[in-house]
Amino acid sequence: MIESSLTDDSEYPSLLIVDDDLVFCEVLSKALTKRGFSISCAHTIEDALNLAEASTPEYAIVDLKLSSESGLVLVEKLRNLDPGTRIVMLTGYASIATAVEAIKLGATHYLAKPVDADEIMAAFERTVGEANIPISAHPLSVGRLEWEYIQRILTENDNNISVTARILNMHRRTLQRKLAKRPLRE
Amino acid sequence: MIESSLTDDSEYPSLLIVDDDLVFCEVLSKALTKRGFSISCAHTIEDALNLAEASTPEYAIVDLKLSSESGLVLVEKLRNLDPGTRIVMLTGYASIATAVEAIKLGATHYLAKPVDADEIMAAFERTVGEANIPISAHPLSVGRLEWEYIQRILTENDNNISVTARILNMHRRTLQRKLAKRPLRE
DNA sequence: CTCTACCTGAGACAATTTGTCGCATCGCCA
DNA sequence: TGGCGATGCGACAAATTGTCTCAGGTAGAG
Repeated sequence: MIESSLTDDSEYPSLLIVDDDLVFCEVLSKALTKRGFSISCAHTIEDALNLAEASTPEYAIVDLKLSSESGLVLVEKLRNLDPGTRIVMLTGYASIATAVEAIKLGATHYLAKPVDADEIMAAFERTVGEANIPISAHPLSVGRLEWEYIQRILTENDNNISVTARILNMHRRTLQRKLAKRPLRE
Repeated sequence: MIESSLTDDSEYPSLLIVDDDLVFCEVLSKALTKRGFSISCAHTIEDALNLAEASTPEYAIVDLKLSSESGLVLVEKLRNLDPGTRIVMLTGYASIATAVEAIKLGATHYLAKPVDADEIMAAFERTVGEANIPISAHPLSVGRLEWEYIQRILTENDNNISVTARILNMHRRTLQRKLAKRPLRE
């Protein structure tokens, strides 16, 4: 689908990333550019809407938690602009309730961070029912996923091990031990 | 086929409960009868379909885990019989991945057991948009994150446990055991 | 029909990893 | 200086995994 067709203005499918985490946008942007998308980024709902109104993107990646407002309203608006837009909702604070809402509002899929670009790709392809294209890549191993997640919560909490352990509902001693090990590669 | 129960002697809205837990069916049945529904129960997908084909219910409560098959296929079929049916999916093994799938297949809502009759009622009424969903304050626990991740990979792979275990680089036996446990609450 | 190749649920037992406690240090701060 | 919370680490029991092994079940090939 990389070169699905000779579309109107661009040879690459347009993809809008909306997330208030600048670093995350940056990284994702690079990874997806490499995969053949024409990327644009926005960090607020307003910016996102302006961009979308100027030219509606074919794909969109929206973070659930955008400053004050919820990314859910953006999903709805993008959908109204163009029902054909494929939207993946992304969030670091996943919950079933918001997932249900997101899908009802028209999101194509809903993923919890951390995710990698391949998983997002897979989410776009995904259709209801079954039959997915060969899920090519190697998703992160559970160990790796855990590591990344812990690191995120840890930095969000000023590297306070005790607090992080409480939030993650795990014992401080255990967290210590996990941190002592090096991040498994793969 | 849009409407039913024209000549049916029942003046109450019909509601089909599908769950392989007999006790659960019994309890729920009583509670909902008291609330003014005309209840029928099924414990397998086949029974459920037979009942639904005989007279399509206006409401349905479907358990995700029905013996071997997934309740998801039933949701789809009920939907095909009558797109107006309001379906609530219920499960003791809730995950974002299955919630997403259920909603895409046309479920009205998705709830995690344990639930009480009032919650189910509310779920039937519910429409998109208005819900005041608190964007969860706290991140998932590592255990929960792992559960969600496993569920996701699992549904992406057609619920094939062996394949999922290989992809996740974990032993099949271990995956079996993890799946046997309920997702941790919180 | 039989054989093959997988997938699945489960029991058993050892190898590891966690859960818990306890204790000694430190940095902060009133 | 005492109270409070964070941190590193030893030790031992409790719980979880890694492995192996069986015994079905199913779908396709020959």
